[in-house]
Amino acid sequence: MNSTTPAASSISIPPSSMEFSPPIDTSLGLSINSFVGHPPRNQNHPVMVSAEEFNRIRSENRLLTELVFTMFGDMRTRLADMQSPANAPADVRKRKFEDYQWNDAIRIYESSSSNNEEIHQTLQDNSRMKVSRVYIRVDPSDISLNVKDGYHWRKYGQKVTRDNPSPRAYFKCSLSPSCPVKKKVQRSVDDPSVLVTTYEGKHNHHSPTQITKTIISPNSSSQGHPKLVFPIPDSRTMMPRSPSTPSTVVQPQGLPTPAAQDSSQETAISKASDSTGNVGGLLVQQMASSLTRDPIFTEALASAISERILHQELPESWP
DNA sequence: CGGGTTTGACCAGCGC
DNA sequence: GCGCTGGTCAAACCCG
Repeated sequence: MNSTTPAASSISIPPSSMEFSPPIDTSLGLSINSFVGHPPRNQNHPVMVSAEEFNRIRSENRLLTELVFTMFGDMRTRLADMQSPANAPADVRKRKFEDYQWNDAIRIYESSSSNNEEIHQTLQDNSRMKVSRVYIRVDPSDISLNVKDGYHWRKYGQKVTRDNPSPRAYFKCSLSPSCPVKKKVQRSVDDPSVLVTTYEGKHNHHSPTQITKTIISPNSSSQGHPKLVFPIPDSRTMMPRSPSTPSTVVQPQGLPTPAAQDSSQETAISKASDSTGNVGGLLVQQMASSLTRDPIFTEALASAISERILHQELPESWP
């Protein structure tokens, strides 16, 4: 954001609106780091921005709003589950235990074919993890279950599962005969345009591409800001339903990232999900408390809501 | 011909 | 024990 750049057609917006103008690195993805870190700013003077910049900000606000709404809905659902586990069906209770072992972060990437490298790199960054999940938005007309992540896979099975009409494909890494890594690919039951890929195990060989590009790095974006890293117990329901949503959500497990290490909020919340697996309510409380204590976040949320109200696109889940 | 895919069969775990 | 489900195997098949 360059507020000093003269523009032929400029729009004057108050500083409060600028709260929701996080730096964007379109090559790397959506950034919401303005939630956790802001430079000092002048509260008393409006900032001049170009119409193009204003539209960009507004577009980003929509994305952020989708994310916030979806996160809120997910947290509320899970909180309700944890408060009344007896009401949950048996399969849900079983699944919840598995899900709450996900002590990790969510990363959101921009939609582009080039993000295959990002998926690959992120998986490499988190090579010590046992399981990671990757959500990839694909062309809905593409019926294949191929996920290009830099490795070579041999399909060894396909199964239709009970809770999803889409078949689940099973793959083994074929780059090395002894490589134990497997992956499962299945379309999301909520959004068939999203492929849910689950990786299990660790490659015992080098990757075929050896991509050196650092994706999750405080200095990796063009404007020197880290990517969003949000700790949540489970992101399966985190996919916003809007077509404008980012296409890929990588959900690695366990290993802290440089961006995460830079975030005091990330650290604080991560402590809520310790190795004992006592994640549930404490994590939700800490997340909610951490967010609501942050005036930047609340102001940004208010801005996003007002933006949404202006467009009368409140999601159904909004209370 | 070699490697990958398809698909029905088989197995193990789990709940009733 | 039985049925259901997810995961894996392996023979048949396909393709470059």
